[in-house]
Amino acid sequence: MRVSAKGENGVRAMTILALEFRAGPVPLREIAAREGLSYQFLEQIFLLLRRAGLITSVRGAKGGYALARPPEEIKVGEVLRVLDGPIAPVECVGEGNSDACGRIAACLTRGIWERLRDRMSEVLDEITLADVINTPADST
Amino acid sequence: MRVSAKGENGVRAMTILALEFRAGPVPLREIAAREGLSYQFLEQIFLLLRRAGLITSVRGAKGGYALARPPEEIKVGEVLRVLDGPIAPVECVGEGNSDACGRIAACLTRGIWERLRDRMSEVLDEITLADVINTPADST
DNA sequence: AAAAAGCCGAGTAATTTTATCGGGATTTGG
DNA sequence: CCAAATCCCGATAAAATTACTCGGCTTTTT
Repeated sequence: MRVSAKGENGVRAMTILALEFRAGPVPLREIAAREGLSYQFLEQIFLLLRRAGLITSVRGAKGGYALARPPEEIKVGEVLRVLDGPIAPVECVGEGNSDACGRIAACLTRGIWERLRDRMSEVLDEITLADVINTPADST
Repeated sequence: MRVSAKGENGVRAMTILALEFRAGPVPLREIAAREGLSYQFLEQIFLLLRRAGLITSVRGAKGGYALARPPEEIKVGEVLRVLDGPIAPVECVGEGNSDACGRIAACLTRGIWERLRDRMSEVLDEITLADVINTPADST
């Protein structure tokens, strides 16, 4: 029941872009160095994020990536959906998908996964990147 | 962000044991046939569930498996923890584990995963097998 | 004794995820 | 105009995980 490394690192990278939001585009190499991640792996992640419209890119020297919207307007859930696909504990309860398996009535367990999915989306969609950078580390 | 096939099928199988709770031990072959699953794969699942004390087994002819406790007293979360390990969206926030990565302060994203983990556990631990077999399919 | 079950370690296959490669395309600064 | 910095991107290799199988053993009932 894990988020993928793509998802985890994507959220971290987005957090950095949120921190640097006012400073203009940040080059990938910097992020990679800062988080100790493979440049090329991050590249893949950013490709997806850009295509999904969550970040913008500037090519060439002095280029880099920046959030497409302010940190307050980007939810963690959005990032995760782009990188890991729909938030769904089992295939047959993909978001917006209420009957993929064709044996709804027979499937007593379905309700579990729907409830789980809904609560997962709920948490992830109520946290924005602004929350992430403003929350003190030990607010548990 | 998926539960494994082991987890999904394990919950299904446990649901059947819940339905048959008053009828005595159910043989694996029956469950496998009923759910269209591989007998041998189910065997592995049941081995884990039994070792974890969630089910009991009776060997020999007329044998089979049964819930170790009544359906009201077995939470879906317990089943899932046995089969899929601790409920934790990323490794560093394993349940009961508050500092594995050693860079807590630096890790702004950690709070996300903790909140997610807590809500996931919450849902899964508030649903018992009795709920699963008593909830009408379309209570959405 | 034979059939019906569960027990179990070890091993293979399939799938998914992670990561790398190699070469392009743009932009800036000298 | 050239060189360096940077993003673009399809393809593919490597690694990890997960799913599943095998084979043989033990226990209980009839």
